[in-house]
Amino acid sequence: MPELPEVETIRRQLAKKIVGKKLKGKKIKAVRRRAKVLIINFADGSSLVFHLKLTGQLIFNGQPLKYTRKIFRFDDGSKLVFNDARKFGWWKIVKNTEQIEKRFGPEALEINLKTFKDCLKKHPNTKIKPLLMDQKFIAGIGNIYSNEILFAAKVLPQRRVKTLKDKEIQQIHQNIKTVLKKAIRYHGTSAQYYLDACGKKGSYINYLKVYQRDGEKCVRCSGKIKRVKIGGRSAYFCPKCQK
DNA sequence: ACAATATCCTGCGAGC
DNA sequence: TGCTCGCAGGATATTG
Repeated sequence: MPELPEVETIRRQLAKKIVGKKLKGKKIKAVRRRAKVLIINFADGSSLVFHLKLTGQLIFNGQPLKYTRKIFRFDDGSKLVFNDARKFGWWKIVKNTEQIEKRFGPEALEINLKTFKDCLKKHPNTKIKPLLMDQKFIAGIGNIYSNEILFAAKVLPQRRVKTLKDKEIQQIHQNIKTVLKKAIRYHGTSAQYYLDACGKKGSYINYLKVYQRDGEKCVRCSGKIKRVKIGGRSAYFCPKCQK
């Protein structure tokens, strides 16, 4: 599922390819990202906005396929193909992105430790994993990376915020950045459907430590990776070395 | 304030 | 082989 690293990968690739081109007569000024939302900015201030949800793909000059929902054509004949097998994704044109952007909390890659701690204080009884996935709390993290971040921080996903020690909060904060940045370097995780804007798979799947690895041996301590439901979502963790 | 559940949709794997 | 069934999941709404 496209999370911050996947959408950021698409954003960077797309920016190189389409900035300066025209779409329906409107010149493209920038390609931006907020949380998991991709924003194509036009010179007149309006924007074309996408959310890929679970199975969305945005492929520059891609071949139209069975699940192609929309093709955007640029003035030079190139095109942007929007595929989405499960139809959860959406796109729309907005006059400005204010309404969309204000729904989200601080960007995961930008939040500083103090702000992170302040945000945590507001949710003392919430379990840490669902909170990391809450876009109003912090923007960009989904199921794959919440699991990977908590593994890296050695914190169990079902821990309640008020039980976290200062050191653990620091570890979570730091690993939000290191995990997401590494995932961007490898163009994200192609677990099922995700493809980048060039139609290629991301290779971070090779670096996943816990996600979809239940039953396997922990790479850190040789414990056995477990999977449980937390907040209706699959949580993967090592019960031995995550505390 | 937080949790649990339903909703949208369809590919996929399991079971028969 | 081919059917049915249940599950997965981001975000949101609703109910507890």
